[in-house]
Amino acid sequence: MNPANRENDDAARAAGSSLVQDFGLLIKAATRLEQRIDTALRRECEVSHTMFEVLIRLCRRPGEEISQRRLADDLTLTSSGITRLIDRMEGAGLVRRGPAPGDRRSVLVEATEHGRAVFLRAAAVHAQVVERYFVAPVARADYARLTHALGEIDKALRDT
Amino acid sequence: MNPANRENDDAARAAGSSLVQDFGLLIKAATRLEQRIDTALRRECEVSHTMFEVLIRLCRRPGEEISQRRLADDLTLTSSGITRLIDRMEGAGLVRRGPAPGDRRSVLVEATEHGRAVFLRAAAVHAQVVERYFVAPVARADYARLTHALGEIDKALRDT
DNA sequence: GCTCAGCAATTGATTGATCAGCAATTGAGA
DNA sequence: TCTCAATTGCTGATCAATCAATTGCTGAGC
Repeated sequence: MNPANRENDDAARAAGSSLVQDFGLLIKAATRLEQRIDTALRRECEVSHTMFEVLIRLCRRPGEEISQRRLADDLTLTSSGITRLIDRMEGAGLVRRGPAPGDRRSVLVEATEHGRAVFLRAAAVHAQVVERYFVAPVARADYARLTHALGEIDKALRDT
Repeated sequence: MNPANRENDDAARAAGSSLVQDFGLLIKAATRLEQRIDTALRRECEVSHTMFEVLIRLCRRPGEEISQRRLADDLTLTSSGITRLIDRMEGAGLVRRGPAPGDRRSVLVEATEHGRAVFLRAAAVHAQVVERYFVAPVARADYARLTHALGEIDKALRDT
């Protein structure tokens, strides 16, 4: 067998490997899921999924203030990414920027009254989609294992 | 209790719900995982993760030809997205466009020799990352359930 | 107290996606 | 046979992210 055929063969084996398939599945499922949420949130509440993720963090406690730095780390965004995201959210009246008491480099972000109201509506939409496409398709017993497994993956990723 | 406090309360409960947390975990884990793969592939093989996904499909069989339409559906890209992706891949010498025998609207895409060689190297990098961050963190027994669950999610998404 | 390495946020340029709209092609029904 | 809706791929405009460079501020070492 000549080298070119050998290469084609190896390539076919690699392309068909179940590891490759399974991994593709994870990425594809997550991407579609996020797209679904994003579309629903934009249509019904005029917020992107990313903005929703920011609001989750700002609405955990009334009056909660979080620095842009921390938000960026949390959402896996760069500092410039978070600057522009908060720009848009501020423009939409969802959040407010304020100075950080101990450090004048840092900017604290806080949800406005309007931001909280939008979050409340968005959370209902979010719950609907998640229930339908994430919880329902997974049998009860599998659910716990799934989330545990995802936690382990995430830990492995964060730790490096 | 006045209405504003009630709203804050509801918002806090929604933000803290474990459904919201778990879902966030899935998205975050998948996003980070993809980012990791993408970075590794770009650094070591000068291909994006999306290009890699195209190559997987083109390298399953030697001489395999797939229409742009089918690739777009498979990768959840729009038709313009796939056009530009294939433009770049063609520019990099990874794939070749050709006419579709039965339908003159359609364009068939095929991997070049160089594309196959790059895919082979990329598959090794891919396997390393997947092994480390996807397989290893998940205990043996959990692995099958995880993939099964993901399959169910994906099916639910595709069916609508 | 002074300096200087390092961090937070912002801005400009670039990348890679989307959407809307277009031309060419197809195929099914009047 | 002709017409017309649907489909494929392409192009221009826009959006949201990245990187790189810049500004302002902090804090540790001398």
